[in-house]
Amino acid sequence: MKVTKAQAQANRARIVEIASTLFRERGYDGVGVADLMAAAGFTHGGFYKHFGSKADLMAEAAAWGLEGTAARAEGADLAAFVRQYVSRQHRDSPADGCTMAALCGDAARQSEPVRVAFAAGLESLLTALGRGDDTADTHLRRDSRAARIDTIAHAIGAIVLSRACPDDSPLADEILNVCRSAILSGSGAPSKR
Amino acid sequence: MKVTKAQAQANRARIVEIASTLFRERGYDGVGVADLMAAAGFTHGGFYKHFGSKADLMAEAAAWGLEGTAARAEGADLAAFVRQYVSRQHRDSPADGCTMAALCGDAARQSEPVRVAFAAGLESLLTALGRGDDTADTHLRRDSRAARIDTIAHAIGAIVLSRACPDDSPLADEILNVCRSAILSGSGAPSKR
DNA sequence: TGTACATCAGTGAACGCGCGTTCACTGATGTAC
DNA sequence: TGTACATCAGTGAACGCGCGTTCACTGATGTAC
Repeated sequence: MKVTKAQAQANRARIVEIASTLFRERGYDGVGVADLMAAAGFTHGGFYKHFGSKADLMAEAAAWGLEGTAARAEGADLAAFVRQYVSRQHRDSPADGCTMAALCGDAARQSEPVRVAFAAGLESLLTALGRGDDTADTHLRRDSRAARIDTIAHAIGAIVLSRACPDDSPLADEILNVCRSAILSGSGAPSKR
Repeated sequence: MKVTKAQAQANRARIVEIASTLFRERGYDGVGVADLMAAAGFTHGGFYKHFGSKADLMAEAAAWGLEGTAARAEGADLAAFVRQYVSRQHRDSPADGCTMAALCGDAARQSEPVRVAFAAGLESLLTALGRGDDTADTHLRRDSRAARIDTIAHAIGAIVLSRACPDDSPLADEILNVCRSAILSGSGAPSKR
């Protein structure tokens, strides 16, 4: 039928956004091109007018999702970030949660562009979380970057491990509680601000 | 052709072992029944003489792999465990590494039996690592369990996040180094022994 | 111990199905005059 | 501003392919006599 240039651009953005959500929920292999396009309200054939391949979209959707996490963390307090990240709510709704937590494991087996997007996304998150850190002391700042990396990895480990347990498993909640306490009382938070 | 009962049993065990390795390397969706059987030296048809479905094998292979990790950690010092776990060597060879680190993300989207196997495997690992803890004080022991859970989640987070980065990315190594130091100097290790 | 028969691990062709991708087509949009 | 034509986002049938699973078959093993 064709459609306004602006409409086509909006449709493309919509596909990336929905892909990002569905991938987080079901994994890269759990979402087909046809599924995806249907969820966006289109038929599958038009997909290749926007993207070269499913793999291309995967990289783009990862970048988009990770930017979102970084944007939401912009200038946030590291402790506040951890409290909402290492929570039952986040664990139980991967579809609107962190792309890293949901797709790290999948990403490890994907093509270079996807992994590049993950590394870039992590850097963005580190920068966003560091924006609250206004000390001018270079040495302290470098320590702070390490603390942020450590905290993010720790928080991701908690979510990923908790999600691997059966639904309503006491162990799943125990992991979350133990890790949240440990991160908040540990070396990660105090070294900031 | 038929084969000795003992031989059939050995063949079955071989399939589980190879499945565990291949799944860790390529993920559950990355390994087909035919791939698997060929790697074990059989044709695909015989698969269903041993297992009800691919999903059944997935659960069994997960249990087998996780038992292996627990067995290797039996009575080990938590710090020693962390040093070999949060290493480039472990990160770069998922096929013979920890099943949890390799398949946590996949497990979250699999059937209940797989997730039950993961939870049971984590409990085994906690017990195995706790065997070195010979204090009789219940309160300290409970803290110790929490410390072990926290350390495992932290270590898994480090590996999983590092694996999501491009090969030879400085960030991938930075994650490993930062997390290893943090875990070894943090609250996890000292609270033990 | 020797013979006859049932068992069943392993074979390989075949199944239905869903996947990613291609393609001829449609028709509103955008452009040239 | 109005007309003629090119463009191209979106459609839906079709493609080859690999997947998990089934099935009739084979023949050595295990068992009953």
